[in-house]
Amino acid sequence: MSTSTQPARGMRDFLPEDVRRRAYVLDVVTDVYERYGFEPLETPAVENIETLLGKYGDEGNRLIFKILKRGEHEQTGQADLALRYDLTVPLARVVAEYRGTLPKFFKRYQIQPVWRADRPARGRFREFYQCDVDAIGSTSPVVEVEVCAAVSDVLERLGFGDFTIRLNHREVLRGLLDGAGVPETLHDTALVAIDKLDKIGASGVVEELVARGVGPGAARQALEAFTATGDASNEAVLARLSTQIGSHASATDGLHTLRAILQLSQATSAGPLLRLDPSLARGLSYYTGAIFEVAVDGIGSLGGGGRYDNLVGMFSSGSVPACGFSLGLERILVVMSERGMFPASVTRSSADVLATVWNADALTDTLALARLLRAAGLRVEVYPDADKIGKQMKYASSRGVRFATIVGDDEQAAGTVMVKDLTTGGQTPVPRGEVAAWLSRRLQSQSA
RNA sequence: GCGACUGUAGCUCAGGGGCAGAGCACCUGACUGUGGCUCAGGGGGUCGCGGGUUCGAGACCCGUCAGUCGCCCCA
Repeated sequence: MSTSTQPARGMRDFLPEDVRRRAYVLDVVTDVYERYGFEPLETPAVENIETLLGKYGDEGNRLIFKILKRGEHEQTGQADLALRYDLTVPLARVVAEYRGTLPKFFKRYQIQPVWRADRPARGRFREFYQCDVDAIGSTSPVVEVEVCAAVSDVLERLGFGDFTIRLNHREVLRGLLDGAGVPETLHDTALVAIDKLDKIGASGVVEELVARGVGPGAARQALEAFTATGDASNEAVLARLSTQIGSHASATDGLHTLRAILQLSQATSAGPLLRLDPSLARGLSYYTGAIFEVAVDGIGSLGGGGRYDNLVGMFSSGSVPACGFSLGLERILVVMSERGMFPASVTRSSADVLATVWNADALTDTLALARLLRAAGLRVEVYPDADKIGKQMKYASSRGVRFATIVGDDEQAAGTVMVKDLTTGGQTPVPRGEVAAWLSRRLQSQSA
């Protein structure tokens, strides 16, 4: 079997039903984001490669889709452009470029595809959409809270009832690692191991830490600092972290921030959903403060985010505070499909009515009838050939269209349209002037 | 990037050296003004690709590409 018609590896075609599902979710996402005062932004699919390199850590550099130099440089294998890897770095570039003209607090949402040269897996692709919200220009924990609240609203509107937002802070993590005696050069690699706690267990994390160069004693101590024992309430975790951190200055600041976020969030939809989780690390290296990840029970991450106060500064002088959240559209769609969470209106058929064509001479009349119905807001598909009526009915049935119109010799003479309801099999002659209203009424009563 | 498994009709898969198959889907008819159900018939294949072994390869061997699942990493 030829494989040449398959899309490129990790890429997907979206057939009509797929597009409807995606559009439904994106409608909800944009509506919620707009309500929080975020404005839309779009950036190019392609960035200069220097814009992206060094922003995502070593693993990130490897996964960037690079575009080779064109023309005479083609043979060198050198890349000067790359496909967008996420939406956060392009945002930082935009902020640096248009700093003078953007509002003091620039709140933007961005829903576009990103590309990663990763190995495709279930719910994971090389081209996928992210739905980002970010707020630039404020260090206030209000930003963290609003961003989490927006994400909570989105998931609730989509019908998710069993998700939590895990919350942690990069400086608290560093403080805990310092306290355990893990050298600073090993912090990043240690966090990757600790992030796997719920996957490989406590002993697995210790093994992994040692494998990554952390001394056995420090590894054990670090694990102890991160492992939640006993009371897992936010209050209890805060208290425990406070004693573990002691007088560590930056970690104490981080803890204050976490406390503020938890307190402020009580006034928002995110309040009951935030769970302080010391083992949350997150991969991207540009986070500097609070970090969060939204997870559905038994499924895993639907998205994440955090504060990155130094990223914009990598494109211009001076630091510009920033914080945001990114929802993974594909993960959301996978879970919603598995759970049958789409409303019937999303999976409905392409048309309300199929206008059958009696014979070649009736084509004009069929088109005129379709126009009449469309003007009334109905979705009408015209059968293009004068096939046998049975064949046209079969087509209507296979397309899931509810009504079919037939204008044969008898109807033509009587000035009526025969309307067949495919769901019941019954049919009714309706005066031509009343067909549109008649059909609209039936369709409305059904969908209501 | 590393390891394991799988590539045969549009889809799901059987066949493991001797004529290329089944179910579903599709098309035609039974049904000259009507879909679903039933019955009868029909079309459809570079057996992923390249090489090798053999009188003979879909099957065995080597390579390659693609897919799936772990590892790694991530949304």
